[in-house]
Amino acid sequence: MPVTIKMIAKEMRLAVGTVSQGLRNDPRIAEATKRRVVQTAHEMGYVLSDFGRALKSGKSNIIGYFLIDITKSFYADIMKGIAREATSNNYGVLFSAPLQEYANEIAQIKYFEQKRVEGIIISGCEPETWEYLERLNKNGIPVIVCGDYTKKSNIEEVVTDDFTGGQIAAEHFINLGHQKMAYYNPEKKFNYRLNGFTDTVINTKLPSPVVCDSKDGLKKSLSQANRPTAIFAYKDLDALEVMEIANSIGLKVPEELSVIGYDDDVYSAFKSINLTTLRQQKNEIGKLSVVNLLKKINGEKIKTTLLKPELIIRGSTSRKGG
Amino acid sequence: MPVTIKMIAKEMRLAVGTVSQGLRNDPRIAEATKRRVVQTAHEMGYVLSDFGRALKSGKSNIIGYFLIDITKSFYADIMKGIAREATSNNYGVLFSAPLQEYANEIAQIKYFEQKRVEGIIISGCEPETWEYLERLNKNGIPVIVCGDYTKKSNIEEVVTDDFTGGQIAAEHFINLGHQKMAYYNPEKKFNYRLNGFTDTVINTKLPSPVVCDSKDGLKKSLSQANRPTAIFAYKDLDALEVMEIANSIGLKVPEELSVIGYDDDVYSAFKSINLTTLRQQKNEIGKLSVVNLLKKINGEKIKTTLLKPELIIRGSTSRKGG
DNA sequence: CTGAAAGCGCTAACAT
DNA sequence: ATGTTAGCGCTTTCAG
Repeated sequence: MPVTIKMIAKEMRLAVGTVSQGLRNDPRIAEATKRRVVQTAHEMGYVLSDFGRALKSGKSNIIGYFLIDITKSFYADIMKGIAREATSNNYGVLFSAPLQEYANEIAQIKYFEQKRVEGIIISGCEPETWEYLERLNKNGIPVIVCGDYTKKSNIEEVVTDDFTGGQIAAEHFINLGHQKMAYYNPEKKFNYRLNGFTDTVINTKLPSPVVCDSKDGLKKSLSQANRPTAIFAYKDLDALEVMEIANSIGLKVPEELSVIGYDDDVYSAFKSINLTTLRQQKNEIGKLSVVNLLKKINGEKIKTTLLKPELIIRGSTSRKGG
Repeated sequence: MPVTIKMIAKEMRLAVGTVSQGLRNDPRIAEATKRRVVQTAHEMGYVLSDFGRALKSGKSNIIGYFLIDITKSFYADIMKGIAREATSNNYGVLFSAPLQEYANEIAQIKYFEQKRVEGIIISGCEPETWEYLERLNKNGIPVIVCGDYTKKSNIEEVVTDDFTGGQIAAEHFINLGHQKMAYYNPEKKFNYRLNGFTDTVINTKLPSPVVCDSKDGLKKSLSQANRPTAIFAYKDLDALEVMEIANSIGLKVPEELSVIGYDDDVYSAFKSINLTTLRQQKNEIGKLSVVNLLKKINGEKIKTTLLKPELIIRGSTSRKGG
């Protein structure tokens, strides 16, 4: 079992209080005594226990990170950002990857409460879990939504500015001379990418983009005479699907069809894929989630933070007609 | 601030001990009282604090996971396995992603000690950190090496059976009639894949595989008249590099060159990549790391666990000569 | 400059 | 059947 200050005190024939203060460099303790205390503690292999301190102070110095689907590589960088920023603020990150079941998620959050986390960062959850989270956020533990939202709520978010992302995609297509465009989102997940995209297209007096929400719909749309010449996909994986379908019906990318993805996953940079895409500031999303959460923990008011995506131009887009 | 049993006791005019026992369904408390206690606790929004309990029991119910490079998608699945297995054993996972600096890593581990984690799972660290870890593992906190090792040590591992992986790759090539083979590992990282590969090739009386540890070396080797017709790459990303180089010098994959990767990253299944590769049981690696760590925490002896990789045959390998 | 003691939330042994 | 109390490791206040 671990060495305690009590043991050190006994060993040195000092009072526990003196040892405690000595270790924390309290000015009221004589320099010589401090040195001896620190020295002895080191020799005995003492490591401060956060239990005692946390119990006393009421501060656990832990935040919880709740991530519903860690498989998406998107979150790997976010996690790194979270872990590093938390660490550099002397906070620990308690990690949880619940199964996508309501009961499971609530159990996880309760577990966080048991551990007395000071705040929770959440990346996705079942809709039913929101009610619990919002209550928690209101009277108790601050919550920040990170990376993506399942549902709009009054909880502050740190997310990519999807509306701007949609605008940027549309502008790129428009600059390349495209007129007939489409949007592909087989997950049917609500987001602002479509809004930004459509708004920009319409404001330029071009025909409203076709919205495809299934593989079949996309295929059908691409096979028509009056087919779109540019497609904005919900995410990189969807963009790959678009390219495969285009390939299967004999459409060359980018000569006959321009494609833009979203996320800039690792593989998108491969020469054989070479996808033009909107890169999200993943690491920064994680970092700012922590920054905002800590502010919230300290009682500061914060706002939802939107991070601009960046257009990475590669080989899947070109001037209309090649 | 959170509701405590003390508050509940005051509210109900009961003793704290009674409330504590009532909540934990102690048989000595009357059923009626128990119900009232549970009911009141619920109404007051009570959540048990692990501080008190941990302080009393000396058990934190937390393990630490130390992951040096979370960007590799390889670890995303491992983390999921770890988090889920830990959760189902009522353990929390304190996550850390230190920068690759010796001092930083030690600081992180000390932080784990402060939080009184009961065990540590580690995926990669600087060589200098090993000494500290081994000491910790010996007299104090159990450690498990997960997914990969930086250095061989006396700490038990949960890793893929790389030797067998190398054998499987060699056998596949041999079955396809290949005779001249090569191994490509630009990271120059030591591992048993090469051993298993080479052993099998030599035992079949075929010429020992050429080992390439740089892009240039690989290119040179592939340009010779007596070039290898099959290459085993250290990981999928390296296999992609092999394919790109092959392409750049006009060698068709798989007709003129067979390639096997390692890991089965997401993109390897893409039609445009279609890489034959050795899949690691990532989720299982995470899960068993926790299982073994908990055993170690409970004082059981455990052994290094090797998980068999599985050959996923796709389109990057074919019979010699097409 | 250092010691003593109370208290953070909880549990368990003992007392009523 | 319930109450009382001591103590887990630490900080802090107050005495000496």
